[in-house]
Amino acid sequence: MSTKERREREKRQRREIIISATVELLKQEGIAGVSMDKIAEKAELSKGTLYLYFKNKEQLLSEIFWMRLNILIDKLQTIMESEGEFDELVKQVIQTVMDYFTENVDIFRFIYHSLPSSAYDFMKQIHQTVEDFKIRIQEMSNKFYRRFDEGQFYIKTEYLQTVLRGLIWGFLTEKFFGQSEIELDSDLIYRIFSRGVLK
Amino acid sequence: MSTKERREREKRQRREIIISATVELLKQEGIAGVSMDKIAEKAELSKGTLYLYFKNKEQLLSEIFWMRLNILIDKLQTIMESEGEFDELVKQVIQTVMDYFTENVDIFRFIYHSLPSSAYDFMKQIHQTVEDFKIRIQEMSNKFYRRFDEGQFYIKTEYLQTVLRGLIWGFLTEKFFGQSEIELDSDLIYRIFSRGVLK
Amino acid sequence: MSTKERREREKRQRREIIISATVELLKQEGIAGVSMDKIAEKAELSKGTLYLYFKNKEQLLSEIFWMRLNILIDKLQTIMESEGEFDELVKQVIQTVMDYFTENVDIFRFIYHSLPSSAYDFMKQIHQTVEDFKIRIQEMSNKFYRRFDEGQFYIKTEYLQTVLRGLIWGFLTEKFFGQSEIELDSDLIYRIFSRGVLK
Amino acid sequence: MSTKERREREKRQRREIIISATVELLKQEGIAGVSMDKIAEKAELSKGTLYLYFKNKEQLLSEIFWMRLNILIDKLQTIMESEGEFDELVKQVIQTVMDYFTENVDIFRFIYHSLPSSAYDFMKQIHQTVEDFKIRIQEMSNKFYRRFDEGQFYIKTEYLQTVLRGLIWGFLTEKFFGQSEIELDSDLIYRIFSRGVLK
DNA sequence: GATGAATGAGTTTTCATTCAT
DNA sequence: CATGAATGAAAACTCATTCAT
Repeated sequence: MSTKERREREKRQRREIIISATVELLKQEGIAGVSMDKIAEKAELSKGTLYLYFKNKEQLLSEIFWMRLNILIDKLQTIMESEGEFDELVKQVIQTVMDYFTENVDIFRFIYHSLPSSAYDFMKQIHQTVEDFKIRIQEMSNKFYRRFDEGQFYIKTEYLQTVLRGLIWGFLTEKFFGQSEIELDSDLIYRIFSRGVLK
Repeated sequence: MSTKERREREKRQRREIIISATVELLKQEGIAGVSMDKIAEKAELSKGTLYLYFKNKEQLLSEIFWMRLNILIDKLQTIMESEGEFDELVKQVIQTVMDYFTENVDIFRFIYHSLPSSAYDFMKQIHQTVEDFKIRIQEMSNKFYRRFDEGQFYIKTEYLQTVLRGLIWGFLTEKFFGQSEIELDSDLIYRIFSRGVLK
Repeated sequence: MSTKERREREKRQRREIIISATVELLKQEGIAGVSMDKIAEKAELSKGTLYLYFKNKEQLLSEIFWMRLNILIDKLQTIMESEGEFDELVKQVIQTVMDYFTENVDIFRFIYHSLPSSAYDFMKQIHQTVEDFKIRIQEMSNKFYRRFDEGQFYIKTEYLQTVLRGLIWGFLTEKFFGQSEIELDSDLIYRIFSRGVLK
Repeated sequence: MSTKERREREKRQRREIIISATVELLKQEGIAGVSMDKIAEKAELSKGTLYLYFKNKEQLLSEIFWMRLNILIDKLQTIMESEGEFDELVKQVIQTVMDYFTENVDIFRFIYHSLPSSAYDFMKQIHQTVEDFKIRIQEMSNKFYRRFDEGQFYIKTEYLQTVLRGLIWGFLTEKFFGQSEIELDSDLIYRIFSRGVLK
């Protein structure tokens, strides 16, 4: 059965190659710059081969997005469901998100910009994937914040994630696309956040 | 010379018509949904005519972005250069930015999305436009924040705009693309901001 | 307005060129052999141009089929609604149908071949066009045969067209695709038909 | 030598499996709906294996057509070479043909539409197969009709099969693809035929 | 100046056939 | 022998840009 096993392995590897090539392209060029031609060229495979592994472009992309987004979901879930003080856990969340998006800038770019528009008609599935991701994160966050005494917050619990998300996004944006040299300091961000929202 | 003058006027009007049509399309469909065909149709002009007034699609779009971004720049400049207390001015900034992006959601979507990449090769100019905008805002903001006693801030002056931008972005994103019903309350945002960054 | 008129005329001519090229291809290669590339090449136009005149391949083909089928419908209608003895009119029908299909062999080939099958999924409109044609012919024929005294027919009135269609089809098939030299003699066919179905 | 024999037998069985799968597909989807992928899947064999047993798609299909057409040839030959009165034999022919095509609608659809054209370049062999079939039928028919006294026919002997083929085709077409409910009554068809062609 | 028809390179997808294992 | 992964040519369709009138 070793032949079969080898085949299986090779198949998985080939999938990986396609996925890697696509991710690389996504990181370099953003979602609008990805074509099946470019993927095939980068993966050093024929265009036809891509369709052996993925039903169509949309499925390829949405699988990749889903896969990559799940990595962040898993990490955040682990933190948010673990024991610990508010400050410690929030700092971990900040650090995790920043590390993740440092590694996956293209997702950072795409993620809050995937809107149902005629331009994305041909990517309904991808849009759905991102939408599911956001809802998932929202649910996790809501549950997380509700673990703590509501009375200590200066603003409504639901707004907490809006504020933290905004702060992290601000620093990441400054870091990646801004002019000034900035360091991503989760302690600092946590301090601003906590002073802003805690009584 | 009145013929010449009329010509000039008509020329300017024609430009305006093209620009209006494009802006309308941008608001409706986002940047990816804009084609020269659609612009021509909406402007009730021929496609060829567009190329008499604008060298190519990119120049048309980048001029429009620049024009529209300048509206925000002007408003912010007026506020930031006017007399007034820190809290009053910052609240005005928050309110202005939120009003502006509520009116121009397509710009909000595009603005931090425009990156130098081969995918945007055909949009280098637009990217440059947005980049210029960001620098301009940064300069204005830096100058503005330096008007106030550095000692009162809990963080480096340069970071202030990063924090405020993030907060505003967070609330706008939640409002436009989020699940939860949220109101854009500039007072609330100011309070979070000031508690977070003021000693 | 002469420029505009000329434009209109040229546009109509170009449409004609596309249609002629397509019809020629259809006659040469049958419907399965027609591709947009071949049409463009034959019409000495670019592929893109075809899409200025016809929304897509299906629309182009179904318009052509409809146009050409209507020619036969009109001819038959004229005959079937005109005054005259049974024998005279039926002979005219036979002659007309044979002349028409001699000129339009590809339609003869396609016409009873257009079936709702997965292979023709991408041609639903064409199939519909042919289906409409058949129904139209059937209605006309039924009405025509009912004009005559039912008592003189040896078989049910509804079957008359089945028999005549079969006879004509048989001779046409023999002529076009058969081995033996055969002449399309409408008198002979009428005699066989009338002997077969008249008391 | 029993190994060799077993091999031979297995080989023959494998061929059978491929053929059955293809025939099933042909009946379900028509010739245009048959792909090597689908055949391989239905036969539960690999695509490569198909090419061990058949040089290419065309050869596979033409062999299948030939095989299936021979079934009809054999049946007709048996009838046409048997003793019997004209009416009895012709009725048997009619019934046989109708039964056969009721069972093999895909062949009925394809058979008189396979023409030598560039569209069928990749099917030259299939076309040849069908052509051979037609010639074979023609020869048999001619021989059959010549057994009877030429004087009793109202038309040339060679035309008899043209007429009968047309009549049968007309009724089958009406039955399979027409609007009206029709029954395939070989007696009726024979009566129309005989009245039409016999003195 | 204005027009709008024409272009052609680019996009996604399918499928008969080949070939290393 | 059998496999099935890989190929690549071909298909339909889009859209920024050009150019004769």
